[in-house]
Amino acid sequence: MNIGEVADRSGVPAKTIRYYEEIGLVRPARSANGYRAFAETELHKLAFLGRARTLGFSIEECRRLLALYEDDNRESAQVKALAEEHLAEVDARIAGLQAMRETLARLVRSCHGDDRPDCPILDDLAQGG
Amino acid sequence: MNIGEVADRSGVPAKTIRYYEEIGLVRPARSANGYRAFAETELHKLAFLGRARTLGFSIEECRRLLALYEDDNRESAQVKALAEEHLAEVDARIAGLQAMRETLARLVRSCHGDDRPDCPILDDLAQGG
DNA sequence: CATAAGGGTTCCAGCAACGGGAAGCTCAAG
DNA sequence: CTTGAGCTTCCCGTTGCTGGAACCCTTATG
Repeated sequence: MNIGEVADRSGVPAKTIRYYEEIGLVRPARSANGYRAFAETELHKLAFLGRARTLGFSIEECRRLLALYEDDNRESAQVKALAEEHLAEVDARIAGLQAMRETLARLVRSCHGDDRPDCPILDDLAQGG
Repeated sequence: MNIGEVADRSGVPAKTIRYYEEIGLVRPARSANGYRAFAETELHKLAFLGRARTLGFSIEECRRLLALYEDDNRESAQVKALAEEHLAEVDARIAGLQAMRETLARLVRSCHGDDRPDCPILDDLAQGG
């Protein structure tokens, strides 16, 4: 399989696949003409990576997930721990964004939004909340 | 005022202040010895920027906010529109993260987390949800 | 007076995770 | 034979800084 087909079937862009090879996430063989030659297992790994990325796992977390995926002697507890850790990070980011969101919403509500210059939003930014 | 004092009083790191000068957000004068010489107004602007950044406004949004802040003929509607736009972005990001969060939480719940290799999390990642 | 500490200055590199685009090779079709 | 699509490598740009090197300025101290 050439990179184009793998990109189509895995949903991971060719550019990204090359990048993943560069950082050692996948190691496709090479054909005589220099083209990358992907086996089915590489395709699966890329689909796996694509999915993990959409769930917000970092590249390094993906690397560990992939290692576990390929390790027949893994313990599911390891996978679960990794996922829980990531879940906690996501929760923290959501909490941070929601705090921002509340402040922003309050500011937006406080502003008339007319043709006059007076603006509680700017006042707040200048005052520091 | 030298950069260190401005950093302390505004809460914006000296490195960041230099960066903001580089991209044209602030334009401090220079003393004879080559040091940046900040006026009170620059200090206020930096505090303003720091606050806007903690609310998640991008640098370009901060630039526009600062321009409005300094424009006596502004209309508060312009500020409000900018803030509303940003609020919508934040909401979108929260929604995206929450979707991720739900999937992750479901996966974590589904995994025993014991010493055996069977793992619904890896299965899900491999299958594509 | 030499020097050491603690400012300040510039510039360069790097982070995450790719995407865009150039220059050039290969392959299949007409 | 030529055209066009697909592949290759390489390098730059993104966002918003942060760390570090190498060097200058100022002040206090032995």
